[in-house]
Amino acid sequence: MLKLYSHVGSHDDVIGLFRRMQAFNLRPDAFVLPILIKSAGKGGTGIQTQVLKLGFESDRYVRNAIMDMYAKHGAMDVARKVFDGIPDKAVADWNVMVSGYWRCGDEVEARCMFDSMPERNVVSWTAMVSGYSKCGDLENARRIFEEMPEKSVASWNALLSGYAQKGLVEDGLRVFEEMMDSGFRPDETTWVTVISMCSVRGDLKLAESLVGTLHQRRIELNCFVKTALIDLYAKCGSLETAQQIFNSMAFRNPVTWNAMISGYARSGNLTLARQLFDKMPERNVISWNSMIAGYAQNGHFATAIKLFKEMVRTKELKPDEVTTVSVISACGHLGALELGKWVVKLIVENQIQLSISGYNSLIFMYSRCGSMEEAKKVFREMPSRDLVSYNSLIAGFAIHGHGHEALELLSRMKEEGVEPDRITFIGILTACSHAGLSKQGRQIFESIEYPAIDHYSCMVDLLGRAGELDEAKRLVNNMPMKPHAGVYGALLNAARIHKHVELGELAASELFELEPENPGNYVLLSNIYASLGRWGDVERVWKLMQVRGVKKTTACSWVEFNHQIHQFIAGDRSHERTKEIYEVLEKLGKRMRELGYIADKRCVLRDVEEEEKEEMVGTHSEKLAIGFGLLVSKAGEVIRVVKNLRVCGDCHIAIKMISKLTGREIVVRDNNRFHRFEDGECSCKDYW
DNA sequence: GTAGGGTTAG
Repeated sequence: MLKLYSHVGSHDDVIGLFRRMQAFNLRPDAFVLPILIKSAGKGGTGIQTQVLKLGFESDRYVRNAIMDMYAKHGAMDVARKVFDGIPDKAVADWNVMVSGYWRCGDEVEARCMFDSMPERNVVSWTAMVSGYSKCGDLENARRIFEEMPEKSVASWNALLSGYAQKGLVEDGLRVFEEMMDSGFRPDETTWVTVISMCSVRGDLKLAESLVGTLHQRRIELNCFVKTALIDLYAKCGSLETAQQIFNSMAFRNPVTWNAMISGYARSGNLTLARQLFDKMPERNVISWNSMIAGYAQNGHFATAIKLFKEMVRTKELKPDEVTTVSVISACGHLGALELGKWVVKLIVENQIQLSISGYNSLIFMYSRCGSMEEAKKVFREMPSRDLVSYNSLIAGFAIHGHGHEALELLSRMKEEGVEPDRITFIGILTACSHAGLSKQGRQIFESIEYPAIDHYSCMVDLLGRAGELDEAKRLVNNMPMKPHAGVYGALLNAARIHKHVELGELAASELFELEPENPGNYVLLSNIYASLGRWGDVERVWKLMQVRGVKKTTACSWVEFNHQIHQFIAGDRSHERTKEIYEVLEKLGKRMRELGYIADKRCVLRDVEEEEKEEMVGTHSEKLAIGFGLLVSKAGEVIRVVKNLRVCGDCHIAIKMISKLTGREIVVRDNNRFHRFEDGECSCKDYW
């Protein structure tokens, strides 16, 4: 009975049954003990003393179970001691050691154990195949597999899972065919692996043919297979079918729930994902990760952080690296440096080991929060780097306008044998553009073997910013591919910077065709007209927007304070400190007027009527955010603001003035780049 | 009666 429970039930079921056994005054014997040890899990490491008390330390099955328990918890040194003390070692004892060493990633010891075995069985060989499979060494997995004197379904499955994990669908399916040709009947494990392999494709046709086969062969669908199918349908976008399978299941494990949650989260249906998350009986760390990542990937950064805070507060489960990667990235998107640092503190406190992508997320976060020194420090100190590490830091240099540093890093990565890719060059060209390094940018562009369309966008932006409008136009006309909105967008922005009406109109007319719904293009064009005082044309663009039903994107800006995001929109009065904010701004506005600053009507398509009258009061989101920043920050502290759109030209002047009048450094990150305002100057030169 | 193979998250 206990054996049966240990196979189908949970740890609690086994312990429950054992308690009843004890109630009858029945002491565990050498048959019961291994089952108990196996089921004891993490809390069971003290079990050895109990075993000694009962006098079963010399039973080979009990010993094997103890060894296995230590091995499964990574205590290979303890397992080794038990193993060395066994006088009559059985194959099973060797096998425990081999798989134990593989489990903790010790290929050398695993190999050594396997090589010194006096005899091997199919389990020993399969453990080796599985070990190589799991660490991605398919060559050796295959080699060992071929050498096996005898194979089992488990051996095939071990090999298959290697292909599945590497995403090698074609090769994997070939192995699957090979397996059936050799007369092995796929079992449920095989099907789970094959289904998961196909999930990567997201191909509904393939999914349906697979289900057809399962039906034809009258395969019993256990919980694992059904879960794999849920994931398959979810990844093909058929959430309804996935939900149907989910509903039909009498027994669901946490993975089943998670597959469903992440399916909804990926497809952007966060409400349904959250409902399942709230309803599921036993959440694990992956449930939290799926939900948090779901919010983060769909742009709900603040909600992702909020849920993470809840995870930490309730202590239901400890966050792991994956959790922190999502949250750190969300902090980066929001520019929430204090929150980001708090998460880093948690990583250190909880001793969460970071992988390369963990460190990469830190580089991203610090870069997007304006701390390039910290970003560089992470890059310097991380144990190893990949292409993404370089690209993240280069992108950081790009939004900061640190062109030379970006170029230096490009040379360095080449020296270190890391091949730059499409993304690298987007970063490099953007950095050159923002830093005004047009000569270097051109050289880089010429050096790209097959420039992608995005590289043309960057190049148009670079030439445009540098004032080479004719050349920018020529580049657009001579592109080997059809220009997309990004290319014309760069051209339009160049026209805005240099107040070039004809070019602006040309770019805008293309953009109005390509993306008539994008309000940004209308705003840019009208800004050009406004900068020249052509109010009639401004009005015309505004009417065009109205006729086409295009709504201006609501601009919002935010400041982080006390681990909270304080967000503002133009004319906002909802913030609890609204009165003080407006007072601060009004005072500054007064002094500006005294100094001869006169508001003009450059900033068009306003959200608030009031702005027409008063240049500071009731005004743009970034000014409100700065007003709040002035209130809550300490003297000498940098005021950091993030805006979801471009900083408007009117504000740009105003912020320069604010920095001069208050003697404060103000950093604004908009959707394009960082603007560092200090003593009446800004690092960004493309504003009037 | 031991030991090997499976599904979910960045």
